[in-house]
Amino acid sequence: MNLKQLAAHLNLSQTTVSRALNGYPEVNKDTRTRVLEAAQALNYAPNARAKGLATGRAMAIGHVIPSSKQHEMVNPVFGDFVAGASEEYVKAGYDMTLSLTDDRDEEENYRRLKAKGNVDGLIVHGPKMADARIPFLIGLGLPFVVHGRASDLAQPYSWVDVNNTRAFRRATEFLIDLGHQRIGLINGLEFMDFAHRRRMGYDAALAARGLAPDPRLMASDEMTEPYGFAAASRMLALEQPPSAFLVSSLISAIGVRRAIHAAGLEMPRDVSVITHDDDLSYLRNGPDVPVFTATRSSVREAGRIAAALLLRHIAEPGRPAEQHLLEAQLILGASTGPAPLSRI
Amino acid sequence: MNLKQLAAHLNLSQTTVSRALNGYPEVNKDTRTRVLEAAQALNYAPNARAKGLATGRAMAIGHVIPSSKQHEMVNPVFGDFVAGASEEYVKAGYDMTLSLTDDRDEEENYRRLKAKGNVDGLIVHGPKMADARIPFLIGLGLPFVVHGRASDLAQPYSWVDVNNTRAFRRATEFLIDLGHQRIGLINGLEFMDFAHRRRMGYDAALAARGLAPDPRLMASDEMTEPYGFAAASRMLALEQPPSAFLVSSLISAIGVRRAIHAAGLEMPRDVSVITHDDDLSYLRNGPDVPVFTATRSSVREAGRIAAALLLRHIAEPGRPAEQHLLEAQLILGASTGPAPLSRI
DNA sequence: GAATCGCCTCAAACCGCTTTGAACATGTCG
DNA sequence: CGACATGTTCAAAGCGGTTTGAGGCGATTC
Repeated sequence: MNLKQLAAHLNLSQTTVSRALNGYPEVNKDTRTRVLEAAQALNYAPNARAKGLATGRAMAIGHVIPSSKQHEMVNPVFGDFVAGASEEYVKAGYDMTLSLTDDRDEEENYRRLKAKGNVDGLIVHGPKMADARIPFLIGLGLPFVVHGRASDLAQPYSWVDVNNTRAFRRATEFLIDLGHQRIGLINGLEFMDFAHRRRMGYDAALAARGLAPDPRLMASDEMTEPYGFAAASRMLALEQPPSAFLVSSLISAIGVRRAIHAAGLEMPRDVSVITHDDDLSYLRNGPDVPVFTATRSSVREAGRIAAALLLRHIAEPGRPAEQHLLEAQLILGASTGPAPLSRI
Repeated sequence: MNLKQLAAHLNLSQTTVSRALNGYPEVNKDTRTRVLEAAQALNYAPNARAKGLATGRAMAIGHVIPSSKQHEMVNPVFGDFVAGASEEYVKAGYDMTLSLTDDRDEEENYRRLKAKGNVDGLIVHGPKMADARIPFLIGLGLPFVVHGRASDLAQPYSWVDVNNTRAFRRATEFLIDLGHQRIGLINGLEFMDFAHRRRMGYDAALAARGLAPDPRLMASDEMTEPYGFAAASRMLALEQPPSAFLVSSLISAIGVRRAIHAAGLEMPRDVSVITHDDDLSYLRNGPDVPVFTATRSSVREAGRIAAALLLRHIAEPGRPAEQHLLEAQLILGASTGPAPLSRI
């Protein structure tokens, strides 16, 4: 069923039917209801490609997810982010397309995406510290919003991010307040912007309280469970082991907990743990009393906000870049307690 | 840059340029290289909408993910599946579009997807036991492949699934061989087909070995960490607690482990655990010696296979429905051991 | 030298929609 | 009664590609 057939069926011109369906004023009320009813009954829906071709709008947003061969991990955060974004897209009648792309041919990829014309805008995931994609995208002229941000960039661009520095600074200070002096940082890959910022927060807190940073208490890698286990195990085996850990992901924190148990220690009696918690739907950090004390920020909410921002920019092309900084909540769970005297 | 401009730039007709780019034989070799080079240099890429309109093919696959309001969890398996599928799509030049859909208006949704014409086929996720979507989709005439399958359906359709029944039967028998008599099943939602089948495997093993099923040792819910913890805690508090658990997801198994520790027990000394392991990139079950003994099947691989199947069906419309049953490997990890005499 | 054959290339139609500019009733007013 | 709004509908021209059927041209054959 296409417009032509529908028009023929109704003994109307395509023009009139099109106008009736798209809410233009110059259509008789009766005609319009007649058209709408027929469309419903014959379940007609305009061909998106043809419509896009005629209007110049794709009514679709692209999500670009980096996934290189070395770091082929799909960020577990992704599903929830996309679910949040999708809520906004559905409301606005937009579709969502996905491209996993290798870092190497990434620019080529974006250019293609634009030339092919099947998206009106992009959400960029996983920004690195000085991410070359961003100036490139500004030049490309396709509206985009970054989930996260890149540190060293002069030009303005739109992003939605968590205040990672502040969150980790607060968490570190909280541990120090509890008497912890040696705090292990089990971070993500520190060329990723979010991990870099968390590191800065951690560093700042130590410096503010006059504690010397110890490289042996810092780890940085892809945030898997085994990584959390390995890094924590290594640190716990030090001559002066940490009495607390700050972890960048709940999944790694689970590995850290495993390491603590494996070392014959108890959490929080012997070792405290604070983790970042993206509030993922399948990884709830305890429904009532959280298992882990955590810096929590809903990634689903971030998805909603990023999508709304992008849609607004597409609707109003002149609009200046906008930023949205989410504050993580420091929520108290069962994994933190005073530093044990024996381990200070 | 569009075809017209490119053709003008080259002093050729659109036809010739189009043919040169699409590899038709009736183009002079020199002409063709000249065209290809110019296209490269001016980075021309054909407008996907126009191309789709002209050819009738969208060159895109839709993934439909159910996400109702009550069960608003995004399956954590999703990211890896999509990553696997994407590998195939990229090779074949296909794009991927996502729609999260509420169960209620699902049929309407599929119909729309077809009418709008921006996908050539669908991957259906999360099938329930007797999933009404499948007969509906057969009627709709849009090629599709199901990730998983629906139990009670006469008509043939294409799917890719793990042999869930067999995997859980083997796992249960393995536990029985180790001397376990009371085995807790911590399953997913049993109206989901995969969970139903796992349950059947578990039941079958008990029956085969003459063990009586005990409803108090069976739980079914969405597979979160807290659920694993709660269900295992409850069972461990029984008068006759289980000495082993069979868990449907690694995430829930982590909750089970937490429950075991919370009860003051040791794994595997006091309680054994076998879990299903989707081999997710961010949740590796131990790189060398697996933490958990597990029924493992890569969901990423399943994504690859499902995508390849679907693409083949799109390329050869007459092709009969195809099925692909993956066998899960039973891999031995550190979470299983003989049943403790004290607890039999 | 004309006819035939391949090989290339072209103009034009078409895919399904939107949108412009014009046409056609109908009613109102001078 | 003609001029002029007003409200409603239409034919046709794009949007950017693919594809059909026809035509141009040099080489080969008779």
